[in-house]
Amino acid sequence: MQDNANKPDRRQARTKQLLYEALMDLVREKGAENVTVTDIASRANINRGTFYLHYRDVPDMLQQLKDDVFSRIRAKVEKLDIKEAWAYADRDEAYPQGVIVFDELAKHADFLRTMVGAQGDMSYALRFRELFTAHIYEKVKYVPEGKSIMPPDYFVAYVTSANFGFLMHWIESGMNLTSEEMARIMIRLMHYGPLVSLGLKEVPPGGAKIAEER
Amino acid sequence: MQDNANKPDRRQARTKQLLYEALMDLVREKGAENVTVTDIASRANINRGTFYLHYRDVPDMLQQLKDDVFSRIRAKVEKLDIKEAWAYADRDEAYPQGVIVFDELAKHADFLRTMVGAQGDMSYALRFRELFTAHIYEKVKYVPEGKSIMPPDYFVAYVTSANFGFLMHWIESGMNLTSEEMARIMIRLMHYGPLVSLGLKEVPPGGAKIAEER
DNA sequence: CTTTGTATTCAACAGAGTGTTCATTAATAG
DNA sequence: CTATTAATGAACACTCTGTTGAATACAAAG
Repeated sequence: MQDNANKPDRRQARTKQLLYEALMDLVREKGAENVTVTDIASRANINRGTFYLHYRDVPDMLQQLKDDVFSRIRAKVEKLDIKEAWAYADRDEAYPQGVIVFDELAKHADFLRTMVGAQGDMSYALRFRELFTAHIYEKVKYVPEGKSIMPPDYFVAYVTSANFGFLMHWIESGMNLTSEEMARIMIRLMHYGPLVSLGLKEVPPGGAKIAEER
Repeated sequence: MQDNANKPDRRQARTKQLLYEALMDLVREKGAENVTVTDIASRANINRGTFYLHYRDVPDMLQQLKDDVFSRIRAKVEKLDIKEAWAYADRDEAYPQGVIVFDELAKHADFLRTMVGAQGDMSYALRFRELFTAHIYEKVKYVPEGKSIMPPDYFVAYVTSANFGFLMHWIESGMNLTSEEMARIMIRLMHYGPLVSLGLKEVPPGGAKIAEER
């Protein structure tokens, strides 16, 4: 029942592992919404009643797994220091703590691909977008007043979606760039904008800001 | 819904309308996955059996509604002519066919907010992103080789996500810009990139390309 | 090795929702 | 008005749910 942080019984660990594998299989096969407790128990060769000793129902199981992965990733994201990151961006080096974040994402590649992909959960994806927005793109909010033809909230949506789409593509396409490459490209995208990142424009000597604003 | 088809019996139309209203209510209340046929029939004051005269099950009903809205919007999107649009962009006018697209989106505001929002369906959202990508952002694929530090598919993900996030924000925030404003801003974003759109850079006399590349 | 605690199993249960059928009632179009 | 078709109500077998109580299997500690 309750978590004995000290010693998880072998049987519990085994059961949880089997339930997890069965769930992931089934979600990939039929989509998260069509998976039943009976399915999971049967696939895992576990008594149906045993499922209820671990989780309230299927949504609860998914939620616990999502929360677990999310908090692991959040822990790494919260250690990011933007100013430090920009120092690395100027030298075109990968910011170490950034690499750690991408490593953590890669660690949960399978789970994230399933939960954030086409069969995935929109609100879970948005939760990540908000996490990154809160810790990385805060500055974006300070858009200069005046000549802009678009409201600031629209600009925030534009920029955060761009970066998040970039990240999603990495996850969905099989993570075929290393964490170092991702960290380097992403901080560059944020710091200098897409033009410099594409090599179509020189890096300004004094440094630049998001989307080449100033 | 639609009035012009040959001979939709009044009773059928009435029933479909009641089922539709009940479904939308319930999806907003409990999320699409938790709505039962019994729920819908009861909310609509319709015999449960009658539901099955119109739809196979709840997912089927949602699918039909989604397909219907999607094809209406696609019909407008397919009439877009990018070159024509850019002529309007240069004059900073709203491209009429673009306005028509946004009007069509606005027509289905409620439905889209429900289906593409946080409680929404990821694959449906991606379907729209692909539609827009295919008809609007084709050019983005032709990223100049060479100095770029990011693979082209990543750049496509970056740019299309940016524009799609912009659109989603319009839908989710209550569509508080007119179709004309949206059409003007969006074509400008695509044509000149965010800098010019933000008024932080002058429009180049000869015209520019996506994200100020050239 | 034995004891002790507990995780898991098994069978059974009522409840809710499903999808179908059929005879009956009601509304519609012509 | 009449023939047609939609909607109703009731019943059916079915699946999945979430819970219970007694029996069993297994892990950890002495």
